[in-house]
Amino acid sequence: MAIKERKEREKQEMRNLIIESATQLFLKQGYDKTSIRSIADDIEYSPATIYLYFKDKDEIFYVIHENAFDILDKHLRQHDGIADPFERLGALGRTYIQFGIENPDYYDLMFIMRAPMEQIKNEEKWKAGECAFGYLLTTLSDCLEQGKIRQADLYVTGIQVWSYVHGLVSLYVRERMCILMQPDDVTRQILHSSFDLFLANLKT
Amino acid sequence: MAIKERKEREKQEMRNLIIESATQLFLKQGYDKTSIRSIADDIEYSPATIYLYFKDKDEIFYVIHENAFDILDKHLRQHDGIADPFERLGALGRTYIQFGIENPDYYDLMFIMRAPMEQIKNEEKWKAGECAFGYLLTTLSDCLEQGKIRQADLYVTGIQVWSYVHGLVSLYVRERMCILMQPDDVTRQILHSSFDLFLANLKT
DNA sequence: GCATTTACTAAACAGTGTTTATTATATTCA
DNA sequence: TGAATATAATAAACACTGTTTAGTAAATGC
Repeated sequence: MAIKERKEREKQEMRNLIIESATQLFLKQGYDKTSIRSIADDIEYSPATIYLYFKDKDEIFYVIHENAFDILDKHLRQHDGIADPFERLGALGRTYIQFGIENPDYYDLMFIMRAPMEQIKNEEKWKAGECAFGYLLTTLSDCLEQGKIRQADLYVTGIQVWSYVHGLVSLYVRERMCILMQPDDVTRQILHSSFDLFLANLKT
Repeated sequence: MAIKERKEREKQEMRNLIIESATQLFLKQGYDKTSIRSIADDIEYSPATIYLYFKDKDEIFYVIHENAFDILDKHLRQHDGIADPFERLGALGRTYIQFGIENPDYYDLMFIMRAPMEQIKNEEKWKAGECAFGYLLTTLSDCLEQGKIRQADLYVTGIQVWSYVHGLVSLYVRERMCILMQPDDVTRQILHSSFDLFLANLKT
C-alpha cells in the first residue's frame, strides 16, 4: 500500500504550498496584512483548508521563522573558513547586521515578533535560536581560548555580543534610528561603524 | 464668553479620561487586547465617541507612549546629582534596564512597537525619543571631556550605549532570553551583569 | 458495489478598527 | 423667550480579521 506514502507526500506538498505562498505574501506586505484569507486566495483553496494543515496562523509563521534561521545560518557559515576567531567574529557580526538590514521582515519574525514564540511555548525549546546562538558561542570560545578578547564568562560575553548587534538592528528595523536624522544609507553606515567600535573595545 | 474655554476644558478632560482608561487596560492586557470597544465600555461611551477625540487607535497609543517617556525621564533624572559622569552613566543604564524589566508594556510601546511611530511620520520628529537620547548624550559628552571613557564620536558612542541596553531589554521583553534556560530572576541578573561588563570595557 | 474514510468548503461566529447617518442636547441670535 | 444653528453622542453598518462547524463530494478499503 503505497497510497499512505503518497497521501503523506501530498500533505507535505500542501504544507509547502501554503508556506511558500505565506512567505511570499509576508515578505511583500508584512505579518498583519498576510491574512489566512489572502493566503487561501493565493493558493486557490478555501480558508478553512489551511486549518487542515496548520493549527493556526502562528504555526505557519513559526515555520517561516525556522526557514529564516536556515537562511541566516547559510550566510553565517560562509565564514567558516576564516581561521582567526576574532576575524571570524567580526565577519559574523557584520553579516548578521547586513542580514537584518536586508531582510527586516525575516529579522522581525526571528528576533522581535511574539507570534512564533507562542508556538515555542508548546515545544519547550527554541531550537533555531539556540543553534544560532551556539554558533556564536563557538567562535567566542575560540577567541577566549586564544586570548583574542577580554576574559569573561562565555555566556555573558555571548549575550553581550548578541544584545549589541540585536540592539542596533532592531532599533533600525523598528524605525527608532530616526533620532539620528540621517538618510537611510548613512544610518546603515553608522550601524556598521558602531559595531566596529564595539569589536575594538572587546579586543585584548 | 467663557463657554469656549469650558468646552475646550471638557474636551481635554474627555481625552484624559480615554487615555487613563486606555493606559490602565493596556498595562493590564497589552496593546492587541485593548480594543476601542473595550475602552468605550470602560468609560461608558460608545466606540464612535472615541473617534471624536482621537484620529485613530495609534494616536491614543502615541499619547500613552509620550507619557511613558515622561515616567522614564523622571526615573533617569533621579541621578542628576551624581557628579562623576561615568558613575552617572552607570546609574542611567541600570535604571533604564530596570525600567524595561518592570514595565515591559511601556517599553514595548516606547522602543519596539510600530504603532506609535506611525503617528510620528505625520509629525516629522520623534520628540520623546530625541529628548531621552539627548539626556544620554549629555552624560556621555561629560565622560568624553573628562576622559573617563574611550575617545570616539559622541553620536556613535551614544548609539553604542543605547543599542546595547536596548538589545538586552528587548530580547528579554520579547522572550528571546529563553536561550539561557534560566529562571526569570537569574536572567534579569545576567542582564545587569552584562551591562556592568560593557561599562567596564568602555572605561579608559 | 457498498461502507467508510478523507479532503474540501460554505457559512457562521465572535471579534477588530473605522465611518456614516441620525438623534438629542446645548448654544446662539433675533 | 423661541426659532435656528452648532455641537456631542450614538446605533448601525462596513470591511475586515482568525477560527469553527456542519455538510458535501471524492477517494479508498473491503
